[in-house]
Amino acid sequence: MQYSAAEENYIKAIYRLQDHAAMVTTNALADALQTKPPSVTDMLKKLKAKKLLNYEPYKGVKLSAEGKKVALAVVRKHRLWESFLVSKLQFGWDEVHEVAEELEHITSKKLIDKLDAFLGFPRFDPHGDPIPDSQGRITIQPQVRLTELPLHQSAEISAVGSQSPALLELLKAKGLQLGTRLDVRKIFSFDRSLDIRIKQQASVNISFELASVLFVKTC
Amino acid sequence: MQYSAAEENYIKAIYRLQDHAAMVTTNALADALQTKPPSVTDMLKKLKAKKLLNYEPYKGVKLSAEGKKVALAVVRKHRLWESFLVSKLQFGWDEVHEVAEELEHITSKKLIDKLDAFLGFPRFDPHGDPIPDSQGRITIQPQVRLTELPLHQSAEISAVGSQSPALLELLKAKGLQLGTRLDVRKIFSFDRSLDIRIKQQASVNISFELASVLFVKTC
DNA sequence: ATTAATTTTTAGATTCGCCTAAATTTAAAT
DNA sequence: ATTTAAATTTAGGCGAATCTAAAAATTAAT
Ligand SMILES: [Mn+2]
Ligand SMILES: [Mn+2]
Ligand SMILES: [Mn+2]
Ligand SMILES: [Mn+2]
Repeated sequence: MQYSAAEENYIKAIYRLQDHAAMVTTNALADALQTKPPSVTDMLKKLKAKKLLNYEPYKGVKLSAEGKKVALAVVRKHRLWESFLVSKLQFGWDEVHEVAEELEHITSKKLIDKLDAFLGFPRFDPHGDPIPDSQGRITIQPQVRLTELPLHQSAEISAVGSQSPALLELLKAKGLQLGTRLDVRKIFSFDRSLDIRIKQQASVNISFELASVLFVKTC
Repeated sequence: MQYSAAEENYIKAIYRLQDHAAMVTTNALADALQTKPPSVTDMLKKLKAKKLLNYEPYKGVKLSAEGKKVALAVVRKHRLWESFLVSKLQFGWDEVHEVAEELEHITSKKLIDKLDAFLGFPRFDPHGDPIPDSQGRITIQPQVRLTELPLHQSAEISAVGSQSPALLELLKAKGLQLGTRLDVRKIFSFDRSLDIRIKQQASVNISFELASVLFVKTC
């Protein structure tokens, strides 16, 4: 079965939202997709007819098994294209989302699998998010927010919770990026800012706002 | 200005057709685009309103200067993606057209210019067709059909006039590909078949049908 | 010069994805 | 338990891109 760009966008949005809420609501979807609630209702009816999701009026929506498969395929395409743009075309990771949002709808499985091979089967995209494999299997790496990391526990930055140029600018200024080894030296109670030590270097102070969009895995 | 995939497909088709006929007709377009004449008329009105072409009912259509610019941009995208698919993802040149037909509508000039650089600014696509540069300039190489090449004139295969797997299969079997050096040893009047000599090797016989879809440039 | 055939356009509908405004249902507040 | 507010759906409509059937214009043939 083949789906339109609009359908794929809805499926992907539902997939993302249903991790943070048992039922995905019409308004949440309208918000995520920058559209209006009546448009969402229309599409939900259509996707229900195609058995991609379970939808009961007024109750909310959840993806079916088939729906999840479709979602993972779209996520795979999105993240592989993002990886391509960053690792081969020298885009910054703050510039790739919009373009990948279009590229993810190209309908050739062969293309995606060959792209995957060309990139060396990357397991994570430029934002640290896992890339589903050809069969839709996803590796979830255990990670916590940097704000939750115990003092003196060695860890490395594994994902970013925002893709804004502003975050990238700040990370560069602080000498941080995906994969950076660090540990937390001190937390100041006044503003909840953190002193962190990068590798073997001198310590750097970062705000609570910054720390809370950084995810780390212990090592 | 930004154009829909449908609009870009029409513009590109008109661009291709207007080389072989002073006026592009409604039926020719319907044929090329696998659609029906009334759909073409509708679109022509729309594109005329956008000043991309000159269209007078019943008379036919020609691209405006602006229309040509758009056409060249789409052709550039198409051929760069084809080059990418063949040179980086190991597609055969008989497999890339359909996918490129989709990829050419991704709307990021930055993406295309970076792709161009990544590929090393190729001047010709996998079928030997010239790739317009970032400003829409195109290099036309003087070439003739192999059927027109004088006897014993040294030349190399510069383009193919078909993208079918059947042609690729035959070329492989005859040991021919883009860039192959050859000259014509003899033309048999009975079936117009040609004996050609590849580089310094033994001669090979190819049919008139094959020779007429091969373009060569003398060297 | 008529007539016939072909090409092209117009008329009217359809599907998709979206919208606004109004009605309905559900949840919250008094 | 009512009333009020919020969320959601229904009703009706619109633009893009397509279609079929019918009308009109052009071209070719007698
Ligand atoms: Mn998208
Ligand atoms: Mn990402
Ligand atoms: Mn196309
Ligand atoms: Mn080509």
